[in-house]
Amino acid sequence: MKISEAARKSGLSIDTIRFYEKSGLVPHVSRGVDGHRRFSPDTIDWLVLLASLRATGMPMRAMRAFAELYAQGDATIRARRQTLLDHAERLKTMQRDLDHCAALLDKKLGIYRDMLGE
Amino acid sequence: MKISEAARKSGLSIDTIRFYEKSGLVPHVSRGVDGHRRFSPDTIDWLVLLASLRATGMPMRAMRAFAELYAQGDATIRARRQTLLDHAERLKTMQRDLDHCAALLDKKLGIYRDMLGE
DNA sequence: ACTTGATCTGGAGTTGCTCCAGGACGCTAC
DNA sequence: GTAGCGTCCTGGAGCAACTCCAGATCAAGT
Repeated sequence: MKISEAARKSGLSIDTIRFYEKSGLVPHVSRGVDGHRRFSPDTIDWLVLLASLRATGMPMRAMRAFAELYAQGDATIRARRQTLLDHAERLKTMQRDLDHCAALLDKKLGIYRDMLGE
Repeated sequence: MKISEAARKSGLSIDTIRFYEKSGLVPHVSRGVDGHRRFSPDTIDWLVLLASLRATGMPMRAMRAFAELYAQGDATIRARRQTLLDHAERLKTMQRDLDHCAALLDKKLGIYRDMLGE
């Protein structure tokens, strides 16, 4: 399928997909006779995963390292698993940041409520 | 107190504090006779709030708007409350993103476990 | 007097996009 | 058959939010 559909299905923008490919985050993107990119279902899955990793703050360096492992095939599965485990740890930290911020907002909102006498 | 202590207490870096001040996010920073910045306890509180907002992805534009309201005093409390309520909504969205990513990671990790036969 | 440590300023560099100009196809419609 | 769409391409500029650095100042300790 073409890039617009890949963007729709992955939630990444067309520009971001091209940028990621250029940056080595998306291996094995072939071209049609028209010179346009063609995305396989596996590559779409990969883009979906990248979108999720990016939305949760994985740096591009780490995504590139992960992509290089992915491109090398099954021998790298342990390393890839470790990457995902590490990211899962980061998610927990972000979780705590969100909770902490939510608590602070509640506190501030309470102060505003008092000041407004409501 | 001075900038290094402000950095320690707020969790922002010294560079970020200077950058935020230059960008209009930190009103009313006075200077000592030595020309160095002096931070009041209120300003520290403000930096702590900024740090939390930034850690949870509030754009600088929004932080600047919020800072301008803050600088204008109590008449803007309703508007400021609205800003915080809006951000609390964003936190919920980020929460969902995190949960979604965690679920996806679990799924991928399950696949890896199967491939490794463990 | 001299080194150390903290601060200052202005500006360059980095990351991760995002947008745009200019150009090439292919399709429908006149 | 050519005019106008829509989608794609490339290379490069622009932007947000830092981050780092060079070069200068100045107070305090030895």
